[in-house]
Amino acid sequence: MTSMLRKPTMRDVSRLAGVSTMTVSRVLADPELVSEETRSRVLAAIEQLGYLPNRIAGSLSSQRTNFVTAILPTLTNVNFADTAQGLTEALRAADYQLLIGYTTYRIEEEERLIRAMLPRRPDAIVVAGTVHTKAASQLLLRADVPVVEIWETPAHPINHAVGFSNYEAGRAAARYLLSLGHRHIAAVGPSTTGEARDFRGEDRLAGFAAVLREAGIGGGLVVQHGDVPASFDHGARALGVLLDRAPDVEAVFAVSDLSAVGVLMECHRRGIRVPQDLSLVGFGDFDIGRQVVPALTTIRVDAHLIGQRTGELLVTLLDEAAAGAEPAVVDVGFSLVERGTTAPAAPRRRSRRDH
Amino acid sequence: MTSMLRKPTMRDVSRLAGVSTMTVSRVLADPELVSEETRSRVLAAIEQLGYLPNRIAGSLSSQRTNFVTAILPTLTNVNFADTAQGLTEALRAADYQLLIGYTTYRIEEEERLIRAMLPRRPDAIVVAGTVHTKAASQLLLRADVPVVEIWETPAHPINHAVGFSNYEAGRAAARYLLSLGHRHIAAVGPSTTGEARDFRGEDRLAGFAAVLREAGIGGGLVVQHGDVPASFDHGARALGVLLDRAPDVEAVFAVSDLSAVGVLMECHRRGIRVPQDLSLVGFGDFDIGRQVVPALTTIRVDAHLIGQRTGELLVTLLDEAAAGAEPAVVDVGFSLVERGTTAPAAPRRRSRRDH
DNA sequence: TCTTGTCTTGTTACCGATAACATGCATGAT
DNA sequence: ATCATGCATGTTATCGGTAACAAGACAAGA
Repeated sequence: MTSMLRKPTMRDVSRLAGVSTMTVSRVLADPELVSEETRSRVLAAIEQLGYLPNRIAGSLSSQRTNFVTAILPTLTNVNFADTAQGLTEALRAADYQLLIGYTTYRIEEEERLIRAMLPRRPDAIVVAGTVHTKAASQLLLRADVPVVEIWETPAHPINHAVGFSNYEAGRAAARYLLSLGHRHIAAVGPSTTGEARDFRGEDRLAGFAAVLREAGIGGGLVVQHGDVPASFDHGARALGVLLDRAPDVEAVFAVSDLSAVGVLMECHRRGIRVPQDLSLVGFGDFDIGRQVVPALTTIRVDAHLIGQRTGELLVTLLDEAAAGAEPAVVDVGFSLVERGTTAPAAPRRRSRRDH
Repeated sequence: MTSMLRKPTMRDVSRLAGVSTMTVSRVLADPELVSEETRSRVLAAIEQLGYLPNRIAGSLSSQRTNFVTAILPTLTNVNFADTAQGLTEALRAADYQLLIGYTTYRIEEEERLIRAMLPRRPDAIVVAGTVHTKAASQLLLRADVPVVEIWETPAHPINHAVGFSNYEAGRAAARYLLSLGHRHIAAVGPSTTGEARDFRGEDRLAGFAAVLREAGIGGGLVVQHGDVPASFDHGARALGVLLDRAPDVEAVFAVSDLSAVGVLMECHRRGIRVPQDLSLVGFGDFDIGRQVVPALTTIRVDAHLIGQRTGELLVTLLDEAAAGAEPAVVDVGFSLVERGTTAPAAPRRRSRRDH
């Protein structure tokens, strides 16, 4: 808070060093363009004055802010926090600063954020998801900067995309549970009627249900209940609802590891043995899933990698050379990690129903 | 990516509406200064052109960016994510945008971040913690904008502060375990020798140890092991180390709920009953602590509130009126939440040692 | 010697807004 | 009718850099 009369400007540095401001600018942006001797004189002046460049002015002049806007559903979900972290790391090297906004899973809020961010003139925009309001899509299309949709691999991206197929992830979960011999299979996820929506989660459940239908055992046993985002609590309560509706359920896919852990803890409380009485698959491979007992079988997605790849893509794209680059869609994939909460259907399991 | 010839500027809007740019500027910044009729003409022109103001130019001219820099240890810790979210919410109303950086618990990285952020000319700076490199402290002092240190209540803040006393939180944990009748009491936290340091956690452990020493039972049984930040894994491994050194331990305080849950899960795996064989207290009141069985006794801190209060403080401070405001230190406090992982010391416990 | 190219530095003209001050006009009090 | 007052709008001068082009000095090649 120590107040000088005025912050030193490049002008002040240039006078002290006896050069033009352009030379000072070069020392900071492209040191090798300036002779050894001049450079050290300028650096000494910078040091002496405690000069800090003003990047606002620089951005206005150069028409480049080195800002990248990232719009995510929330920060309080490790997956998205990981993505943000990966993105930051990849961009940091190229001196980009992230402008993070979060929507709490509302596309109206996403639109509001885009409107608020565009006047800051970001050099690129990253948004989670492919479902946007009409106005938001228009804004993104006309923004005249690269746009990357992440956490999905859309058939028709606005521009670029980095993610994986949530639908296929859901299908993989269903196929796996079928392969274990289960037939009474259910899924739990949050409600799809509120203002907040987890479209990626809905996609996973859709893929899951599709496989069950294809297997001829009906895909209808999907409990959608409680607010987005799914939480530990959500899982715990969803299990209650599920057991009311289908006491003989043998296997459950939860839309998120958080829900899954909630389900697991509720099973502990109710004396339902996992995996003997119930097989359980989560999604996301959260840390906690590895620590619970038994450890959670889940679908692993490398959230950090999504951020990192996105950052790398942008660094390439924003490098002047790559002016007319083709839209890219990067699929980082997913994998099913078998751990302790799933087991083959066993005849003895029937005893619970016969009881 | 649709490229117009050139983005419309305020100049274009003013021409179309037949007014000066100043009038357009007023319509956007202070609508009531402009007559009803002119205003609607200007708004129509803005609409027609799809004009988006350029805040870079605006910032340069007004010498106000409406950026607030927030430097946190990490985003992948729910507590700090909550703080960031609270901060964002409180600032959003006043149209501030957060520039988030994270240090991975390294003060050298903090210094680097401060250097990188200052040229963006934030209107205020928020940093987690009170331990900074000497250069970083200098930079903050001379930044000529409000600085808020959060997550602690320092005796000598650089400027403002919003947080609580970690030392007292540690003392509270120790007093509580003593009050239950425990005497073989230990604490676990991450190492203090690496480059990454959790100074707030260290403070808590210091307070904890101090109480034990005052009670005459030695404060030395503090296991500091593993990298910062403490994780589930950390807790699991720390318990192993602890049991090697003190098989008769009755009660454990973990610097973080993440460690605590790790300890708890490791107890499950080893067949140690909690709370019958071991009382366990965590810190942070993470969601997961409420879901594990038994639910975790912990010290609750309202991380979201820290962010919110910080945001509110800044909005007040940055409101021109409050030019020469006094440095403020806001203590949001903490509270001990008794749940299932703690129980009074019972004579039968001794059997484990006698065995 | 003249040409050409490289290296280094400077000059000029913005980038797109806003602060501060100025102006013109209608209103109502005197 | 006169003038202070307030409202609506315009004018001028930056804010602090950088792009693009220009120019001078010197070395190497013809």
